Amino acid sequence: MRKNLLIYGLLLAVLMVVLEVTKYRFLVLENRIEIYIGIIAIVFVVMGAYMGRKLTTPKEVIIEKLVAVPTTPSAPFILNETVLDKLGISKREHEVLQLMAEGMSNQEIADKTFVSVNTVKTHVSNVLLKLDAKRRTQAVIKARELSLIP
Amino acid sequence: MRKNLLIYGLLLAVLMVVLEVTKYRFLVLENRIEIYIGIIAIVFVVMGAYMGRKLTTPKEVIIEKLVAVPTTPSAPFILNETVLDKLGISKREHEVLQLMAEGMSNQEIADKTFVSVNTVKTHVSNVLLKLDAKRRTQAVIKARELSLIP
DNA sequence: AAGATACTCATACTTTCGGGTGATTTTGGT
DNA sequence: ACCAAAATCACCCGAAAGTATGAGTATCTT
Repeated sequence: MRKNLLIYGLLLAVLMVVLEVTKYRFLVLENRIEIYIGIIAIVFVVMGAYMGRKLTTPKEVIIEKLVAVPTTPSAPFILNETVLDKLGISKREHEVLQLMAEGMSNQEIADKTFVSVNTVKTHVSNVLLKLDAKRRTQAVIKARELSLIP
Repeated sequence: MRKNLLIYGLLLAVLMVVLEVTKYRFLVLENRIEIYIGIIAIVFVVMGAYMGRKLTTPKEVIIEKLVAVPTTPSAPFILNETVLDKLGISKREHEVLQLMAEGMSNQEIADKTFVSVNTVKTHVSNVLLKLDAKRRTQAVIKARELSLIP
């Protein structure tokens, strides 16, 4: 962001210099300063538009769209990473998800991953949210359908 | 959208007229055209930023919701009844086990089978015992391994 | 008819899960 | 160097799950 502002400032400066150098020629042109203004206007409108895009965050109206995810049963398991990061599931969350799928309790997962139960709970909660599941059992089913776990 | 463009065009025109009318005074100012450019630049950067927002910001952000769709029909499930009665799992228990495997809660199972939650709990407990599982998630895994459920 | 088995339900108690919130630290990318 | 995301942990609370025990009903077998 800050870098962008710098670039814009620089551009502005360069443009000014160019104009300064060439202004006499322009002025000779029967004082048709409108052309001059027009060029500057266009340049800065474009620049501003780009800045506007970069600097502002859109207010979202969420509309859900269903997308089919093909699954191949009993084939050698291939993690669907596309789905994984489409759902925004992190490495740790995915790891916890796998252990969940193996029937482990939060405590057991905590022991195996060397973190506290609270941390595991947080991960589990996130996974449930991201998989839109009410229970861990549901989460496991959905995860398997989406090829996130074997 | 189109209305906005009109307004901007109009603004641009007005600005040009204003500048045209006042340009001589500006030019008299020791040819300090940089100030002139600066003002135009600022005006159009702001204008462009606003336009950029209005014209390019989508009002709707489509979020894709993933749905699993099996491409290959899974192998037909064959219940292993030998194991089933070797473990002494009754019909009702088996039924509950299946619903458990579908990610249902005890309450949901109770509703679906028209019995009380307490009854379901009893069945679940029995299943856990007979499958030697600590949790329902484990029970489901073991049951699947033993071909008791699909 | 008696006995075994399955099914049903309840009550009481403990453990595990899951939601919500907030805070700190680590890490990866610019 | 800085920002954003990820990871870590804690505490509370309520809901769900699981354990234990007892008990009534139905069904089927011998």
